[in-house]
Amino acid sequence: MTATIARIGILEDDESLRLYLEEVITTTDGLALAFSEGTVAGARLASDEARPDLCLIDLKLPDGHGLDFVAHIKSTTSAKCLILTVLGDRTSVLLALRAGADGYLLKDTPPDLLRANIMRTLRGETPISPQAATFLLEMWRGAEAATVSEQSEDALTTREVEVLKLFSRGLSYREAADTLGLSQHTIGDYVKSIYRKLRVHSRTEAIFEARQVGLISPLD
Amino acid sequence: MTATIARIGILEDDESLRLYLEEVITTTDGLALAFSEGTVAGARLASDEARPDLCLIDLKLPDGHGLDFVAHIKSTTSAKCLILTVLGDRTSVLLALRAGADGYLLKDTPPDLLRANIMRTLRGETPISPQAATFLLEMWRGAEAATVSEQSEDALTTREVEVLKLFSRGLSYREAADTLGLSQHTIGDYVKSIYRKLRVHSRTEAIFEARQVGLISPLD
DNA sequence: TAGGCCACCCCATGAACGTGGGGGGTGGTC
DNA sequence: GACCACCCCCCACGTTCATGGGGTGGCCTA
Repeated sequence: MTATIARIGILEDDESLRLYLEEVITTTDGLALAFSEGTVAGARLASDEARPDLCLIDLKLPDGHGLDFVAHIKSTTSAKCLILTVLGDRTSVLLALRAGADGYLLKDTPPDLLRANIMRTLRGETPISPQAATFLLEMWRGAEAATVSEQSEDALTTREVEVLKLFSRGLSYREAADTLGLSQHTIGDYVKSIYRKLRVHSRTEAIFEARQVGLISPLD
Repeated sequence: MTATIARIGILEDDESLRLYLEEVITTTDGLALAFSEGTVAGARLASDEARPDLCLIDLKLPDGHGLDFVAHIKSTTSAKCLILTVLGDRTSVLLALRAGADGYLLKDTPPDLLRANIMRTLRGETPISPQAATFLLEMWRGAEAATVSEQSEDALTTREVEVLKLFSRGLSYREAADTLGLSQHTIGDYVKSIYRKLRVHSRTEAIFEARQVGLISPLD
């Protein structure tokens, strides 16, 4: 952020792609090349020197994994990390984002879009390729879907889930009872049952547990 | 999926934008216009007839909210829903995705990208504008950072947030106190402060509120 | 140096919650 | 008809929570 020129680092082992990326960077206004390496080790050293504002990072490298470099970057600088890879599988995507990546693009991203996404990342947005976003979204809404299902035998009844959802929205016994048109005692009964099935002893535990299992989802 | 031609429905109240969208659809190979409406009610009727494969949906409509239509689509057909709106705020994005939207694009999306994203959605991918993806990602991995700043004046202190997170994981006063190496009384003090700032009167309310605002995130 | 915000500690009281019991009623299955 | 699962109601007891007070010491900024 020294000036209006953002310094970009590249970590990509494929020779031709690396050259191509360099080309894109150097021919774009507002971007400058900070470093360009083909190995994790090299990039690590280079980034300590060059202090990039953003790094384009491949995942599969000869001497390690791109995420190792992401971790290094994130722990030593405030630079952005944009994953640029052929690996479009669920695990790669999720791991990368979890590791702190600021965006995840597949290598077939056209040059224009690449430029645009670099700019966006620098502005604090989060470019994610549609394919990758699918996984993210999956995880977020109904993680239960992916994770198969399994889980303990005692599933909550619809009524119990209803009560739990009300609780998770902050309602009290009294309020939940009114909302469902029940007596407080009945709410209490459901609570007992819920706690027993979930093996917990308080509403926050129950909510936490239910959320973990995907019984209720965020915002519920 | 009848042939290789995908039937597209449009729900958009802005006259000129609607015409523009129609234009894009009809001039694209592989796409055909199923219907084009400016109201939720109209779209509902039209979609029952026209059986679209994918719908472009605006959120703010004269007679209701685009999400109502999403719900209708999702419950009656297997058509994809692509949100196309000017509303780029966190709540809109999350609600839309939660409602079942298959993608979320802002209206400033250029025509080429729009075409591409329609195709992608049809293929089962999830196009999400970088801006929107930011929220999604935030929600997912707890990085409540970014989001600019703004927000109400009474921000929670780090300690208060810590306590709140422990609560959200189901801990009691006692347990939270032990975890943080504090006395129960101190926990109680933070609780008071938290409730005051968040204007709530119970821990589940506080957790709910904090989650809404993005103070704490799912998984926390 | 006073005034503010923060972290931390303590006490007390009433309301809300958790959990043990006791009943009802429907609707299904062996 | 006996046996479940689910839905609903009630009582009572002990615990936890919510909320009002009362403090201390540190740091920072006016």
